[in-house]
Amino acid sequence: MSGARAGAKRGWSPVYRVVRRVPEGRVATYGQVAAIAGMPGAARQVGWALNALDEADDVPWHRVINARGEVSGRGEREIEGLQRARLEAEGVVFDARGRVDLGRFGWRPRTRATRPAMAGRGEG
DNA sequence: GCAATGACGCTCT
DNA sequence: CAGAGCGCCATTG
Repeated sequence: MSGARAGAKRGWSPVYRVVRRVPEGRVATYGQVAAIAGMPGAARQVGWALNALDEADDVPWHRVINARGEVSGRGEREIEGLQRARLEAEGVVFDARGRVDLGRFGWRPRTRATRPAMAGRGEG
């Protein structure tokens, strides 16, 4: 890896830029990031881009989940646990099924003042 | 260039 | 919302 992957990341900079736009305590979906990044329909590639990421990268990839509000983590428990742990640390609440309510924590671009805690106090 | 793969999304049931 | 099927675009062999 090393150089080859690094080159790919360069082409996906718009994707990383969008992910960085995701505020704390909020989560965005792959399709959303893809669309905003200028590649509507390339949701899969967003995951591919995040896959090429590293801990050294300044990209909150953990804030990117699928449209179900479920973390994917490539099937690796470490990734899933890390992603969930990081989100919970930011205030994101997970469902008993390990899912996030996109209606509450879903990223709302173009809209502000949307306070997750205010959108509907978690009853859990 | 073709075939296979993938951290997904949408539609129908 | 959940399950199954098809489509999506880019990377890799």
